Amino acid sequence: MTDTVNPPSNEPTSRRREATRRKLLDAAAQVFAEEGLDAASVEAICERAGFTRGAFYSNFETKDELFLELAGRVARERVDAVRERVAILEREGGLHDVATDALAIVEQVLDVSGDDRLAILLMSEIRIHALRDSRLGAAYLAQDAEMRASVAQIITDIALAKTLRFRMPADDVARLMLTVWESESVRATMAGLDYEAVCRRTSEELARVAQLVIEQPQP
Amino acid sequence: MTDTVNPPSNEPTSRRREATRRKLLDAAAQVFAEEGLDAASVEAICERAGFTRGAFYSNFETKDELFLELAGRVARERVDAVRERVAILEREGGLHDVATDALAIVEQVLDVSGDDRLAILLMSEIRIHALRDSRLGAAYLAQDAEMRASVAQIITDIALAKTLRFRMPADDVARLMLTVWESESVRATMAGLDYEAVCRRTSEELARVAQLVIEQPQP
DNA sequence: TGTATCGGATACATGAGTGTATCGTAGAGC
DNA sequence: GCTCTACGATACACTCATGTATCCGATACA
Repeated sequence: MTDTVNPPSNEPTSRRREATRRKLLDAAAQVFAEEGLDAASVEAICERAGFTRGAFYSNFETKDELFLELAGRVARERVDAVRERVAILEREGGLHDVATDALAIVEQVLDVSGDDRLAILLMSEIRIHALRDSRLGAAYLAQDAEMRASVAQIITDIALAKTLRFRMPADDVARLMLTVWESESVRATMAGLDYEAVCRRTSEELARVAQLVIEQPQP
Repeated sequence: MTDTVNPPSNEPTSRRREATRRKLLDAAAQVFAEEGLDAASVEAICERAGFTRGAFYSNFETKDELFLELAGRVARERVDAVRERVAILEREGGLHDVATDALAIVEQVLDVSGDDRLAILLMSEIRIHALRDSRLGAAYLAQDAEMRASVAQIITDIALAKTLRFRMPADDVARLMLTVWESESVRATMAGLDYEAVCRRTSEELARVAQLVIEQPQP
């Protein structure tokens, strides 16, 4: 999906240049999260990155281009993080040592998105622009699908290891989990909770959904 | 909740003035949905409303003030729409004539939010600013809670009429329904579906949740 | 050590949006 | 029908962001 957003640029870039780009992207992530794409000035981004606008225009065409690239990076990072966790779980040989509770699933999913407040804001910012820009929209949906697939994988693994049964296909369970996770963390953030509390509340809500989704053995 | 956003203004306003304000608000709703709060210029709003900026500044202090008022109006309208439906359902004396399917619940909820693409965009726009502005955030959450309460009411009514049992409290069911509704309609809109298709897809997803939430009679 | 090149800083021109001060007019009240 | 005023239009001054053109310094290489 990311290639939808970032056509692989083959220009040989120096190490220094690469570092500058990274710093600018990092700074932009913060500023975009805090103020939003439109309200964020190029100036503000450069200031935070420790450069002047000259550096910016030497590295990016426009603010939009940078945003696009940032969105791609964020998507890649999230998906990679989830994938890595899946790999770890599988390498651990079938999750023998996870907690015995349905909550284990929840925590697995939650851990994956080890986000902070800013990350939640940034994702929301990307989301609304994805709603208006079809190119970004496609990328966003693709990332969403990949995440879902990976989470579904985890869920399947855990279910196998613990011989659980679900009331719907793993993919639907994953969708539901991710949906609830996103909207609940947004609501909790909105309520002004600190990040720890956000996690706690989201976790509780996810636990409820897990309870719902897992087929309870009928005595 | 709306009074959090709109302290009741007691100034006697002329009918003409009221109409102007309404036109400006309507226009702003469109422009905000299309471009977002920050990208929307006061000029663009006025142009769409058929006024010049003079009219704007005669009626509102700033663009932000207008946005706040608009957010309040939208919240009020949504809640009222749901409430009205609840009232109708209750007046109809216990839903004797609804379809016999679990989907009935879904449709009840869905019908309520007779939104179009622009409304979805506008709600998303309000949402992200609610994430950054605590005042807006409180209002947003309050509206969310009211919606949930009303939907829970509907759900309870339907459940009674059809002697259904749920796997979780009605309030949690309502939360889940609304969450899925919002995020699914956003995803569908993002995919570029027309409004009818958005509704269809959202409806399907909600049906799945309903299936999940309703306690199936064990044969 | 000299020089060429790349990357970033600085300075400046331009455009857009904002808010205010002032003006003109429609319509209510008498 | 006249007047007065509230409402909205117009014009203008100001700010601020953008993007470009130019300049400067460091690093690589001869």
